[in-house]
Amino acid sequence: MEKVIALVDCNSFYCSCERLFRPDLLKTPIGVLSNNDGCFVSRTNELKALGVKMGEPYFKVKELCEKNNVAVFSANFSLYTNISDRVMRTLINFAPIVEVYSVDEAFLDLTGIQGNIEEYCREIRETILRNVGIPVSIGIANTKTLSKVANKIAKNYDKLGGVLHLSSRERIEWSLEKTKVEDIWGIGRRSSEKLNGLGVYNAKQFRDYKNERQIQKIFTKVGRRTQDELKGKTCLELNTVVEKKKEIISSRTFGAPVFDLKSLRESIANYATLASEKLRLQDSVCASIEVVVRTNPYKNVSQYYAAKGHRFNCHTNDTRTIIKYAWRVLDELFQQGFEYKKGMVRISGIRDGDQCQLSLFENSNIDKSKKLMEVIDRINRREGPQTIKSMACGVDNRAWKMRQDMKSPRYVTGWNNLKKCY
DNA sequence: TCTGGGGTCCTAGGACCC
DNA sequence: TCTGGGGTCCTAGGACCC
Repeated sequence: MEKVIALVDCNSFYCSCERLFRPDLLKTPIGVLSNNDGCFVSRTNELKALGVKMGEPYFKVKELCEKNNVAVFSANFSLYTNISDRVMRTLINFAPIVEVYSVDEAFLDLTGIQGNIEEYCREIRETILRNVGIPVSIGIANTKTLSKVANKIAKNYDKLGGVLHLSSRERIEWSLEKTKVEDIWGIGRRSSEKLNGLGVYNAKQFRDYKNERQIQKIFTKVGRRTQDELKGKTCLELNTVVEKKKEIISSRTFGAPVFDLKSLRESIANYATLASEKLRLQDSVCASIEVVVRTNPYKNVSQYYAAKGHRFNCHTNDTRTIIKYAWRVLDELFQQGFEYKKGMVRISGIRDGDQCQLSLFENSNIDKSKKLMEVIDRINRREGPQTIKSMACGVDNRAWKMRQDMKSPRYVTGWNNLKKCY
């Protein structure tokens, strides 16, 4: 039986979440900024119409935004995660197999659903809008890549009402012709430049490009796979199990430049703490860490980038151990006289906690460590993040702490911030 | 003054082994 | 002068995604 795959994608997701609690902003252009209020990561159509691009630095268009009464928000990820859960839980009622692909997207396997698929998807769309309050677009086709194509078109052509099913040869041809190569899922900037060089500009031309060996050579098997998917051949199955992370990264741009080792150490301790919490959350241990510090590449000051790793004698997920070695590495990297702007801790060599290779000399404390980490995690879950933390993380008023000047209240995750109705 | 954060997959090349 | 062949594992870097 031919597969039927639907891609449900929330429209301007972060902005739609903000709008949910601010109905007064229904017609107002809205934008949500990345951490540190750096650049735009979500825009409503009204904001796009003003010419503000994805990833555009806020400071460059601040004046334009003020002139046009744009509602600008700092990112409020706990809110978005909560709303995302509600959307995904709604979707589960409509399909036996659902792959949650990202915070705002899910693939549904609708193979075997009786009746008119497009009508069915309109019902999904209306249910999410009514029950959760988030507008979505839905693209339907027989491969994931084609459903992505359909989704994008459903989003951009108002008269489709947010749903497009590539149910006929004509619709497929028309849609592929309308899709530029850089808008194909899996074809990024580099590849689209190369394709343009071959005289290939839209998805239809790419699908029909005959020299498969050349595609393989230039774009690797990833490119071949994308091409096959556009032809309607399934290469990418729906992935419904949540895989454990193979590496965990924790990094932030600092709110203000940092010059001294003490502040850098504090920030690195915080990132190490965050990363090890995530590691324990998935019951894993790691074999190595890497620390990176760097100056601001956009600023005209003397530049410095340094990265260095450390491999543990035996696997660990103990915050204290990870901070200790992260600091040891940092001390080697640090050079006086630079204006540091970003720090990062990366954890890798991840494996399940119960497969831990014990060291001959260090295993006597392993039970103690495990118990201590469990207690700390439990308290922090119950009483709030960082209720118990290492002194290495420092206390408040840290210069490097990120800016979030325009953050909306924790409407759904903090009792004191519940939406008030008068 | 001011430019995010967190991930995955693929390939090439080196180290090492027999 | 001449210096094999095949395999595995690991890592760095590139490209891409949201």
